Amino acid sequence: MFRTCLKQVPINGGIEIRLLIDDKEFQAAGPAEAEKLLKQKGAFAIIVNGEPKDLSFIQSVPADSTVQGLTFESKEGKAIYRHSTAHILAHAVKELFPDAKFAIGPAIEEGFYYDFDVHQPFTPENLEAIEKRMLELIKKNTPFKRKEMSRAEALETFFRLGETYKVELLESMQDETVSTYEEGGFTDLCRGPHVPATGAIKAVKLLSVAGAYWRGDEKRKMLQRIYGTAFASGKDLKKYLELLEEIKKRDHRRLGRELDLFSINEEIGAGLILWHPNGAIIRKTIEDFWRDEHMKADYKLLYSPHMARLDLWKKSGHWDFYRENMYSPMEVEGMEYEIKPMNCPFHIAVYKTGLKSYRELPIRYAELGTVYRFERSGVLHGLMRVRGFTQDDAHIFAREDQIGEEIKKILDFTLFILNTFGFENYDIYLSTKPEKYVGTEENWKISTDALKAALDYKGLKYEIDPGEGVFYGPKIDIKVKDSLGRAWQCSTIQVDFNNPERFDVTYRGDDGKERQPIMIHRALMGSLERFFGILIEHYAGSFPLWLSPVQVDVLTIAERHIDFAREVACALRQEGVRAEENFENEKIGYKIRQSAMRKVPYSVIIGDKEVEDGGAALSLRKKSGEAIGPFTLSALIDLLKQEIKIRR
RNA sequence: GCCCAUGUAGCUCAGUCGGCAGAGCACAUCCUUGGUAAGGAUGAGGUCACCGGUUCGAUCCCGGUCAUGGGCUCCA
Repeated sequence: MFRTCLKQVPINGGIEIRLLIDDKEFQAAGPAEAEKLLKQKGAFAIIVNGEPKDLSFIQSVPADSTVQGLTFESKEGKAIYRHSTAHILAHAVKELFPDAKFAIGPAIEEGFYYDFDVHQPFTPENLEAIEKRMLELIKKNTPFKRKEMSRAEALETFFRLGETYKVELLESMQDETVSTYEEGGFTDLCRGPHVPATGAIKAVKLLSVAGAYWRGDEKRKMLQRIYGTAFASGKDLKKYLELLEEIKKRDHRRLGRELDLFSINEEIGAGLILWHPNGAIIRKTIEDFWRDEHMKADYKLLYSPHMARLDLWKKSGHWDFYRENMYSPMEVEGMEYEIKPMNCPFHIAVYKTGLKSYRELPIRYAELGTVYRFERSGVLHGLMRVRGFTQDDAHIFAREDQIGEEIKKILDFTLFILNTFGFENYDIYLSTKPEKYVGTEENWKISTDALKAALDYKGLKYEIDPGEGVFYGPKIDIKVKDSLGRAWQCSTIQVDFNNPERFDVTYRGDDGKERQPIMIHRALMGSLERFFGILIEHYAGSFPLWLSPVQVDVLTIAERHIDFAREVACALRQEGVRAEENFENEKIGYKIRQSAMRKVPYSVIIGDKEVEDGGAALSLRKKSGEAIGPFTLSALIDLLKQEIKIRR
């Protein structure tokens, strides 16, 4: 991380500037020298008193201001750099497509985009041409010039240019004064700041083109959005493009096919998953682990049906608040039934089958419950966004005085489960009251505070997500960071004081009176389908031993080794190790390659040597190619069982 | 749902400017019995997503449907 700090200190009537660069001090005799130094250090913009400004603003920095130089290393610097690149993109488009109208072109997390209104959608060839023109504009190194004007003046200017989108933007603005930036004859409405000149941009790549609604509103015009990215050096850009390649290689849809894990079948329907044997065994392993741990944590397991009467969903409020994600009801003997989008009403029904005492609480019901939700066809995506999926759901009924403790337990439990799957970094969000909600203000406050308190107690860092809570209560969401650093939303912990009320859920208090428990909904992995997809990408299909569909391949050198090899494979299977046989009429090198391609963690090779000594000295070949051993058969079994047990 | 692109063998992809469709891998059979990431030969496999139109003739051109992919949150 590189940052430059400088402070103006008036001395002897003149101005001397003190530069702090990486905690080292530099002296500058005036703004001109300061600017030079900043440029030398790679700064292309500054922050003055917290406000981002053009580098040239250094000339007019008021005395006693704190000034920070921005380079590509900082988040703000990246955004400015890429925003400038977006303007160069717009300029290039203007030159090649003079009729194009300009919408917006912000920097985004990994790059930038610009939305255009053009008669013909851009083609990949167009993109190449535009990128080429951008490089030419960069080479010219023309300066970005800032100009300030009244909003009325800007409105007139852009109206005259026929820039209807800019006019609309200006109309929706409050500011009296606005700014434009001009570079090489191309002017764009922009708050800035920008890099000093186009030549500051060292590496650009246009990535894709897609449709995007004006202002994200599907009722408005579909514009053409060009995505691109920019980096401080060609080397960094190359690294980023390699990361994109790596992401492509890990794509769970591709690995799912290659490793024969799952498929989606057009005839069956979009967004519905077929788990193949290799995927199913992974799911079984995950489910077994999940159930065992829930039993240890004093949860009770449930099973519930896939559909229920529509009245139930009306009572639960789902029909009012969640209908757009539910399928149309089906008629059964004149009564309407609905395929379930959630499991909660069933768990409540189980709770209500008997009178509950305060002594019994908290009651924790857990279910791997399969639900169906309507997702628009355009948003479906492999295992990540589907229409039928299994939630690792649980509902906890607790007394008010137990909520804090219970949330802490859930947090611990969640992190333990996620950790087991190799996720060690998380982004945690606390979502507060949304626009559409039920329940009282007071209830919302109590439960939001309880969630907050639990997070603080655990010392977990989190961000507040205002208005993102569910209609029935606030929630904690946990996003896991995968091995490529990407964040995936999995776990959710939601407080609910709505359903107990609606369903009249009660328990008998210590004073003999009826009281209402508070319900907590929670899912750790979220959806098994999606979690599986995340795991595939996280491990790049190379699962740890405990999850691997095939744990050991037993390979033979020649036909005469088959009988003994079969004994070895059987012995492994008897001990619960997933061992497969490859006795094909192929050379050993070929069989090893087959195992490696299928990402089987271990191979055992059986030849004359092994048959002769009766398996007293077996070597294991790891999928990396490394050989370990020799082991006796029983030592090998112990080794594998141990590694499976520790889930590594 | 909307915009754009794509849909050819199990997989990855050629190809036909309209004339009965091709490769590599995978699969099958045979030869080879080979010690740590691809031995050889032969063969089978396709209603060119589906429906309709134009045409003497459509996998190719046109229209529709379905599916898949990129996006539709990041505010001058």
